Amino acid sequence: MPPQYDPTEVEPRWTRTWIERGYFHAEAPSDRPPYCIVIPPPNVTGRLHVGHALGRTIEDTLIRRARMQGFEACWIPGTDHAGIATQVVVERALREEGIDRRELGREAFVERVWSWKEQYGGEIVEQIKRMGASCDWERERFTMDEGLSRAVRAAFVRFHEAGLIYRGERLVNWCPTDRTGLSDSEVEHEEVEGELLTFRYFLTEGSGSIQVATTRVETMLGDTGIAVHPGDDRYAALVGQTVTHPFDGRQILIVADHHVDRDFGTGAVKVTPAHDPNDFDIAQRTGLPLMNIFEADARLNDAVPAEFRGLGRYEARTAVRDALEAKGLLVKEERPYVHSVGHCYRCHSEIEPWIAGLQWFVKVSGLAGAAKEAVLDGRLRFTPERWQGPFVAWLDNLRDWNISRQLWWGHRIPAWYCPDGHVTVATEDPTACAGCGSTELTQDPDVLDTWFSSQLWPYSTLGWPDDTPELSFFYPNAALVTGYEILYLWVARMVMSGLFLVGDVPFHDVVIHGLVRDQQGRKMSKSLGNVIDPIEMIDRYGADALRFSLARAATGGQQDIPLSEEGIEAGRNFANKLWNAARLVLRAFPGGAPTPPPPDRLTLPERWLLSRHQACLVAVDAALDEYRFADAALALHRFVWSELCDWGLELEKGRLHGTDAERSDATQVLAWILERTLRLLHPTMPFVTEEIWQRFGIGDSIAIATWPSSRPQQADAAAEASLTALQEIVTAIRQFRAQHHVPTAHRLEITVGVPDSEQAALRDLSERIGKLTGVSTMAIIPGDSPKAEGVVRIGVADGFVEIPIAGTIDLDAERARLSKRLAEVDRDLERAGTKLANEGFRTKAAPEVVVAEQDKVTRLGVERDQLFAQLGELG
RNA sequence: GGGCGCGUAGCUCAGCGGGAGAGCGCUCGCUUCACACGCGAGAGGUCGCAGGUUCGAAACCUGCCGCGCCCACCA
Repeated sequence: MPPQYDPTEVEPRWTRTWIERGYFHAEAPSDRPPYCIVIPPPNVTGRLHVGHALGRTIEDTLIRRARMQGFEACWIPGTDHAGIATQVVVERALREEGIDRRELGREAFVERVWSWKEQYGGEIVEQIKRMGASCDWERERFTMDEGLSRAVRAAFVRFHEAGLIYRGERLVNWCPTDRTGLSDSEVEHEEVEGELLTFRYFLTEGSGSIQVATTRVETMLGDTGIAVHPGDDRYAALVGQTVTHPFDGRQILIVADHHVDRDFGTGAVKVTPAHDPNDFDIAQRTGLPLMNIFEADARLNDAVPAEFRGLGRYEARTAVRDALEAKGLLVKEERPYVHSVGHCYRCHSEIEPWIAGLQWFVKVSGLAGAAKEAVLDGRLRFTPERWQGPFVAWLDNLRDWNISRQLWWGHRIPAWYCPDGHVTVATEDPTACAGCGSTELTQDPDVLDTWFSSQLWPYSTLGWPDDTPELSFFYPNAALVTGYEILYLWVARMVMSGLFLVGDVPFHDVVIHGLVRDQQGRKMSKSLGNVIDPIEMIDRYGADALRFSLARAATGGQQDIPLSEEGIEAGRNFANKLWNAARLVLRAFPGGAPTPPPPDRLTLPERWLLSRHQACLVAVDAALDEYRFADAALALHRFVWSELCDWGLELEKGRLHGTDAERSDATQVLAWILERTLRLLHPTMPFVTEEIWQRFGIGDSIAIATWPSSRPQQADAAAEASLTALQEIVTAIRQFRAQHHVPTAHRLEITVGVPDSEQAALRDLSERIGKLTGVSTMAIIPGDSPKAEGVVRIGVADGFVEIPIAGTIDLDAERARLSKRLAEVDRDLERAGTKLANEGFRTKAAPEVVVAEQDKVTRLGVERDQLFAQLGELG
């Protein structure tokens, strides 16, 4: 084994081998219990970013552990066609060739997207493989492949038959850049600094006027009414009258509607039904007409006066303002005026509420009840739990889901129309109208929201709508791992549709992780230059390093996850540490299954290591069972580095260099511990653990080895106590050396006092301790022996260390050390004294706490006397 | 407007009733026979602020201040 672990050589080899040998393939049905996770399908044209890397790390940790625990572990990978995102990417590429999508025509364009997908798509799949993800690649799916397309149609038809999908003309969230409608969930609201203008409309009859306020003054060109509150005395007389539009002379009716807030602004609202959802509702209630003033690209259309036609919405805003001012109608301008504006989640353009013709909607409220019930009765659990509240609140406030997208890339809506206006909805392309038998059918030109197919993912990938063995065996999935940003967009819809279409929740546990950010908590963005490219990190430090650092950072407490290159470097160092521990342990290991010697041949460090290893296992199991990945990583790091390497191996080196029998015993027990630790670590760091594990020659792959079982009998409190005492002795000597600048070359002759019960163990290890501390001879005497002459005595638990003064110590340094310790002792004594003097404490605190405090006083008192004596000796 | 999370060592975070921890960074010393991607020692903290509960609070409660996020038909 080389002294440095080299992931660049190891990782590609194992990635290939694991897949070739089919370890990750799962069968259904199986004698083993099922454990299934689906990957949140990334966009085909996407590249792996750290957010994906985090999700995949978590999923792989769960899946690999489940596989080792004996589950039929199935992790289904795949990609999403991602309607808008992909279409936009391909459109941009075409534009660079000077081609417009509309010139190309629908069919040719869609073909181009497919070939784009074949050529450039799927890179992300290769990147996921590089992470070591143990997906069942034989089950890889794409949301637009044949089977999943069938599932989409089946779902649409079933929803439609149940009356949960309908067609209607409503205002939709229109993105003028992508030229498509969006669902409410795809609109991101953001505070912007805008303006609030107040202007006046003159009454048609008489000379009176009414003032209205707006943040979007250009929409007044499409005003068809003014609304006031029905109980508002100020305007009661005006309801039913009209005002005259200043630019085109239209008569606009003043109506009463409860929606109006009397206290806001002037208490009168301009009503633009075709361009504002509230106004649309008011118009529905009061019968005001709709007047559309925008083209699809948010330029003013021919419905507006000639002077404004063709202006973009922002130009129009200024133009209308100026025109109002010119007519003396502008009353007030407030600027900046902060308010919330919806933006497209893909291109970030401002959303334009617009009537985009007949659209298909899912009546989600009809599905929400069952989803809420599943949460409340515990079939669906959230980790962290705090997401349950927002999830239920969201379900309680659902509006219908617009699923029509005016795009070409996606699942075409399975609805056909005949010239008489009948609608035929079917899973197979119909030959005749279901209403009148007409053969003149045209399919709806729109495609479905990309999330319509994503919501089917946990069961469409298992073969739904067919009743496949996979579906009955692996559904519901064990867990779903995702970021909170798509909780509503995706997770909620999977739950609702799964309950309705399949009859059960799609998964039991929703594991929600934060957004990966940089170390200052900023979002990673190209413009900030703080993007960490996971593939670059894998190249530089290895996949295990990246995975470990992500797991280590993914604590439950905070909302987001800070990641830095230094953190990944630390992961790399850890992999190397493990590698070197293995080098040491396996140097004399003959191979085969490690067999620890019988208990009576175990040394103290060995019993201690077994005990610590058991504690580590318990901690790792508990942490992973509860999705506390950081805690699991931390426990393993602590055990391997601080316990196994810093103490265990250091103390065992004597035996590793000892007689054949000693070496054999030590190697076997250390190898036994190491091998089990590798298995515990394998789900988090698959590559380095596999590479080391191969040295044992006990199986084909650690990936299909058995998860270590708990050995409670190995917990050894006595060994832990003894070793802690020993650590104190070693540390005391090292501290002394450092404080007095005693070079290691200067061998010390010391005396150690310990209770009789500890003497044998200490004697066994004295040589090793000597090596660790530069001590040549170590006399061992009872812990209560009086202090010798001419030595410095350092107190440790139940004993002391005595180091001769002659030739070793720096008197000033020693005085400083003693004084400092004395100050600490005094402070602690005073604290404890006050506490014990408090009657409340003595009577109300737990008795053992009081006793511990009294013991402390006794102990500190003795130490204080000794410190004084030594200070006196030094003069 | 409603809700959530977070303010603990220079940085990132654990701790969540018995008087404070890790990793990284920093300082000092080490070619100690696995590892300098290392070993040893050390410095560094009125645990955001103010009240309250308690014998005892970083931890529990209330209020305030700061930072971040989610939801909402704030004309």
